[in-house]
Amino acid sequence: MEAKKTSTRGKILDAAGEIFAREGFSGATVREICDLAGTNIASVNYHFGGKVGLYRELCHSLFSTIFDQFPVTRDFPKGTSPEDRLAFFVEGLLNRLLEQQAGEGIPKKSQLLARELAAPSPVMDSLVDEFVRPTAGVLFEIIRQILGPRASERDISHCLLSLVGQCFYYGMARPIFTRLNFLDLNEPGIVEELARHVTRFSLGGMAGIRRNLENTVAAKACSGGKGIG
Amino acid sequence: MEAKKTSTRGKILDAAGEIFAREGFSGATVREICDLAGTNIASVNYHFGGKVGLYRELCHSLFSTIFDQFPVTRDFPKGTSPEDRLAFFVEGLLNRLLEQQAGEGIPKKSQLLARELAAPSPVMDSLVDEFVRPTAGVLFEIIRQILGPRASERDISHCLLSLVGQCFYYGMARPIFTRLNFLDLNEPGIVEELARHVTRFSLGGMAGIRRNLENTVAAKACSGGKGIG
DNA sequence: AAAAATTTAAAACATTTGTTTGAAACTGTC
DNA sequence: GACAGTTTCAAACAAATGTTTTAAATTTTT
Repeated sequence: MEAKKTSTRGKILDAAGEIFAREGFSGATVREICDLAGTNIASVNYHFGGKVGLYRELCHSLFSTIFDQFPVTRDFPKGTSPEDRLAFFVEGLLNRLLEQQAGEGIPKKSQLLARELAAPSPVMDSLVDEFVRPTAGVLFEIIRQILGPRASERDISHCLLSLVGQCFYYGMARPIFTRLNFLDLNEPGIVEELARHVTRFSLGGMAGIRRNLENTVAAKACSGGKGIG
Repeated sequence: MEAKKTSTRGKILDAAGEIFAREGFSGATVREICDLAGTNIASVNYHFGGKVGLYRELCHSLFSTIFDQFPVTRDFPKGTSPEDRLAFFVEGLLNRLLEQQAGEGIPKKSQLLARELAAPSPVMDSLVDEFVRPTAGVLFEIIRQILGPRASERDISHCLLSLVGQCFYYGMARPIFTRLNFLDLNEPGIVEELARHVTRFSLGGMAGIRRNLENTVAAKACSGGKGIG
């Protein structure tokens, strides 16, 4: 099921990942976690100082593990196109969010991230600072290059959110589109397929935005054009 | 703050919307809800049969209200282009998800939807059947037309999720990109702006997909297309 | 106005919750 | 092998939770 930690601490962390992902912070109980971990009820308080301490440490350990495992950038050869960097970024991000696990119906730990997103706990602030902000910065620069010099920061932000949104949705909305029979995320190779799609879709999207920028700039003298009627 | 219902039932529903959105189902307590509603603790059980009964009724009332208020399709004139239908759909969907409310830092009720998405409760099954599936069906057909006859169901699904993902992300990830100073969803007219962006971005994305389809079809003699199985 | 039904209210109930306690078991060191 | 430090364990604790109860108040019906 997991990394099969042998220490009590590790066993608790593993179990906590599963329970917190399935039940949420409030819904999870330390008894349930200790049950699954096969440890005593007092162990959580002994090793983590309490429920929130466990949750905090779990989140950090989870994030840093996943972020280390799947980078979104690397030392590209000089002159690598922003499109190629984007493709690499998307695959990394999707891997982080989908994080294939062995289990079948087992709620993935990325659901824990999804929960944090939908219902931010105090833990989130440090997570955003430590993990999300740097990642977003990388993507921001890539998109800036793709959109070209006419793009405002707002344009870049929009496109960034469009791209990240697609990736997150695959990670978060599994319960929904599983019910709708749209996609089975358990197929092998699905992450790469989705990465290709998201990259292609987003490049097309940004091409559309860029085209629009050039048009509106060209004809901006008079009317603030919508261009999309 | 709300519709200011005067009946006890209404007051409870209003308060429940606020508390459940802020605390989640497990985190919310009936005492807190009744406190805010100014009713007796027993009233939840009397009127709704219990906490889950209240939650279920709240979700249904919330969804049907919002879905009625913001349609995603209408009687278009014969021959309306799928692109125009898409633009209308996107604006409707974004309105549903962003659902501007007066309050400032007040957790929006769309957060409740976001929570359901990230952490589906038993309530979700009926919600998906009643509300989500029909909506998805509409979008599916629009996208099918835009992508053209070469698109497989899987292609359509991918694009559908790409589009819906963008919209959902705006609704769900507010806590994150607020922290990142990417976007302020409280600006007036922001929904229309985002709708324009998402529409343009997605049309560009689908154009890219379509282009790719035509290319690969042209040279598909050997490698087998996957379809949707 | 009387009676019946509905709604509200305060208190109590049985569970469950996170946490603490204090002793037992274990680990490594001299 | 004894000892100090660490870890585990069963039990208990106080607080909080959803729910029930029983009676009073209110509304509706006759």
